[in-house]
Amino acid sequence: MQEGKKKVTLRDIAEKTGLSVNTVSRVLNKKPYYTKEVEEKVNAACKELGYIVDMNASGLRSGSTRTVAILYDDLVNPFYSYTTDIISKRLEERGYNCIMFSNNDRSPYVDYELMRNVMARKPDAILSYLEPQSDLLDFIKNTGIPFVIFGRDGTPYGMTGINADEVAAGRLAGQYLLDCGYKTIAYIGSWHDVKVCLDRQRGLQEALEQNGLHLKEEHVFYIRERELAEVVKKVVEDKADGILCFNDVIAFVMIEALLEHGLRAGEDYGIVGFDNVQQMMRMPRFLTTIDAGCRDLAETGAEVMLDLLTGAEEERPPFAATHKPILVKGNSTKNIR
Amino acid sequence: MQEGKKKVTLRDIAEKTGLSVNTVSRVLNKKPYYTKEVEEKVNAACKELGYIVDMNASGLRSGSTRTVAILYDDLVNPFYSYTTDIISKRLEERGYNCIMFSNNDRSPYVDYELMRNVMARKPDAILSYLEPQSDLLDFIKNTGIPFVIFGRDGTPYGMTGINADEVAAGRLAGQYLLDCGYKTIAYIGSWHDVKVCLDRQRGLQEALEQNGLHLKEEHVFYIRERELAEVVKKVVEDKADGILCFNDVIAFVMIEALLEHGLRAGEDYGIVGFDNVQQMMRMPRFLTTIDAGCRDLAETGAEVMLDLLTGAEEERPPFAATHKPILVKGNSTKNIR
DNA sequence: CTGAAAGCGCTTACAG
DNA sequence: CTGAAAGCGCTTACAG
Repeated sequence: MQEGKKKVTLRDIAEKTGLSVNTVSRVLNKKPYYTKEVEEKVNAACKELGYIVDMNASGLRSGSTRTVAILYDDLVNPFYSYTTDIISKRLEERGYNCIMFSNNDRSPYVDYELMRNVMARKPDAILSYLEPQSDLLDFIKNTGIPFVIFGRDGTPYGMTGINADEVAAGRLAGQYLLDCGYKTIAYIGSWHDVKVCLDRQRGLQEALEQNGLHLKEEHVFYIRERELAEVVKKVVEDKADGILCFNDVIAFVMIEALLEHGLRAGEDYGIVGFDNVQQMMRMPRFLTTIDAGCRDLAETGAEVMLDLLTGAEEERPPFAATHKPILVKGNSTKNIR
Repeated sequence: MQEGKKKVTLRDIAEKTGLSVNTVSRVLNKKPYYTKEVEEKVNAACKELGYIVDMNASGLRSGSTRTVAILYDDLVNPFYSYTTDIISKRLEERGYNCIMFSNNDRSPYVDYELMRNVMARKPDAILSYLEPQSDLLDFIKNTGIPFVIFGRDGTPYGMTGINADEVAAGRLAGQYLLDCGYKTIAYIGSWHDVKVCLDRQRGLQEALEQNGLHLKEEHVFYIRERELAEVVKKVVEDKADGILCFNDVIAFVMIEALLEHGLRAGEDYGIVGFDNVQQMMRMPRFLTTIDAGCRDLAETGAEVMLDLLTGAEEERPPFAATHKPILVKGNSTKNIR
């Protein structure tokens, strides 16, 4: 079983066993109609010669590459790496491999260049952490390849999405900041036009409005579009004391940046993130954050992908209906009433 | 450029342009010998029909899939995700995609099952975060596919390795713990037979010996092979006050576990990790750690892979010769003299 | 400079 | 239950 010198093909197995290539293929793919005897002969020959199927050839002929494309922005943020780890392992157990595609920091969207690269690999399905560029929706649908948006609402794109209730999550965080007694609330988003970023912002707004307040436009920042220094300057000047960040990593960046101004999270101001990456990394808890249940989200994602890949028609309630976001208290906020 | 209804093949382009499939292929692959006029005709037709190459077919015929296999253990640890992010983006820029393969928690090694799955995809090269099982070395070499071990020394396997000087890193950490004044030193590794884990341990031992001390066998633990509770119990009982962990994530786990016993890192004991994941995540610095320069390590890894893929014969000094590990001080240690 | 033919290693109809 | 033939979409020799 440890050859590898020359590549062993089905033909070699056929010659060795005296069967046809066809029959060998049928046995290996467990198609019906072959005798026990033939099966054993084939398996023995495969083992002896160290046969390994060529998935490229197989995929070319059969139309199924047993490959899933994962479209991502940034593996560093644990939300991505943690969920990708779970999803890719689940898929691998079932014989699918993941091919990674990034937007290489071009934009927060799936663009045509990205889709070209993806389509060249003929994946059986696509799981995207990126929202699709709106002028690409038809193209994506026309491919006929299942496209699942992970961690974001698919509804506005008419696509399957695996996502938490982001508005509720934003509301929960906002209400908590107000309950703590923070007065001037700011939101630090990522991009001004990414839906999940706006949903959390909307939740925050709703919480403020329920308390007779408003989220001021000048206190909403999109950090991927603006200089960090500029954002910090404004936050400091306006003495924003309750800061909600689109995710934990942005929260960390803000904490560091504000520290340079002598401002300490949990002392001089309260800060809340999203994702609970501390738990993923098994870190001591410091940051107050919203946990949407990323492990379950990833498991659901893997199941939905497998349903699509195998053609199973499972009835699943939307993730957001069964999983409510929870607030995880850390030391980056405190009751200042 | 937004078709996609039926797949467009080279034949369609050939028919459209009145050229042969052959010529079209030659133009697209920029092989010599075609006129400007032909080139423009082909490109126009490709754009109009929305042609996208089928890399599976291309790879089957040409023998090069423009694919790199990444063999990993655990994407959650930022050492993996951070470096994978950099490497995969660099490779993608040059037209290679990464396919992910995990050991699915079977063992810390590349085993035959894993290699079978890898070989079925016919990658042009393999980058492995996992050390190969020793009885698989011949198999791997016989594949003829470049195999690079990332983050670990390849020498004992006779393979290319991209790695820091782990012994020096362990020594640095050990000397620092002693300089702080910690008396009872413990090492929390991952697996007892993973070389990089043992190298850091050896560095620690050397530091102790240079100070006339010894690392006691009973104070060396491999956390993937033992109950956490058991490890913690022993550490608490023996009042180990200087703890070196194989990586930051293990350090975090220990900090949490010891906290349950009322012991606080930086107060009741000192703890040091490896990798500086805090910086990768842009987190406020808390843990004292050893930074081997992971960004440079990843960039070097990408360059080495590209050299192997393109057949370039670059002369590169070993990473460890030019990059010395540095100690990053946090609050998890302090001078207790 | 361009084309007709062969073939990469499989799987899919179709015959027997 | 098994086999001979065709073909997936490309690229590679080889002819012209």
